[in-house]
Amino acid sequence: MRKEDLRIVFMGTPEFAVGTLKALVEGGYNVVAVVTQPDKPVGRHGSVLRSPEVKVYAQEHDIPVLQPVKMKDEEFLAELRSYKADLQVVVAFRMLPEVVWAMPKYGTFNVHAALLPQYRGAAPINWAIINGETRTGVTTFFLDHDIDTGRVIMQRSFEIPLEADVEYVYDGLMELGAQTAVETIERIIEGEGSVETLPQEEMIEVGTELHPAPKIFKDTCKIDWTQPVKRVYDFIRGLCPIPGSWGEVVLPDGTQMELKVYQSALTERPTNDIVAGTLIKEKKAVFVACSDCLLELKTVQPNGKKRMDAISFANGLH
RNA sequence: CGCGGGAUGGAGAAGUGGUCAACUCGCUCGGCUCAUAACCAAGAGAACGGUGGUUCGAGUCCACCUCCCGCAA
Repeated sequence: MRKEDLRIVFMGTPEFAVGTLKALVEGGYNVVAVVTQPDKPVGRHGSVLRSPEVKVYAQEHDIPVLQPVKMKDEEFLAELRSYKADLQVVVAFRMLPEVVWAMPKYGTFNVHAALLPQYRGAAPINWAIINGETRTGVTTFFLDHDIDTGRVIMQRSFEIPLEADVEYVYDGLMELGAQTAVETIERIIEGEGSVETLPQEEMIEVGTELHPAPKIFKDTCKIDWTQPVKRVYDFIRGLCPIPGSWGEVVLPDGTQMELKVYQSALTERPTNDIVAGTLIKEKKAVFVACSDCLLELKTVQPNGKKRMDAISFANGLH
């Protein structure tokens, strides 16, 4: 089989998915249609619609775009069938009903930004960093009934440096995910539709804990200063820059305020009984006490203000 | 009409009707010092987002506008 003969339908929404879609298009694969989320209202007054990044890219390359509201909608399913896909590739999309993933003869595989079975769920990159992992990766697997549980085709690992935030890992995994997706398709083509897979149950080492990666909400992003400084640090970078973490800090004058924290730095300076969450201002640095050591703040954002460096923020305290 | 918060010297930020503007940082100049991102001294720099209104008088009250930020999506 030649790759031109393999009809692919791509499914995905955000920029992360564009990485793979782009690799397929530029790699000469036959992407016959793209499925993405409907346009969503954006902006502060609710009238402007924004197209998903995947849609924008697809339109620029004259690929038909489908934006179903309901994946089980008959009209949508009929249209999807009309593209006669041999294979569906899913990246950062949503849960699919069996009627969709079972449609192509070679099946549907997903590119997930973690080393499954670890970090199953919507926010694998964030959670891996929050938990202080030094390694994560991407996995391609065939979809089945549950979220991120299918048989694994390929896996590639990726280092997470100590200072890395979500942006860094996101970019790295987008690239790695794209390569892995292409290689996965290569294998499927070489095998004329059949590839070797490994069930995830066989990949779970006895005694290891499985970390989930559920969707993140505002409440999830609240900083707990009573944790050790390393955990707070990982938490902050695991949510930076999107969606951003926030915490309540106690200012030198005793008042309390909410503060978003984007970048911080570890220190080994002991807290010395200062109450966790207390902000400490020095000439050239700002710290917040955690349970064991001080965390240095680098980039913060007070309510209603723009993001600023911590020194500037401290200059305004009086 | 989705909800809410803002707009003051280069940066942060006080100040809610009557010394046209505090403070922190930065900047310039001088000093101290082997030296310094440290310290001391002096100085420059703001008609307070825009327009109109209320008032004897507005950064400070009202209206509209512009822009920014958070939530929600």
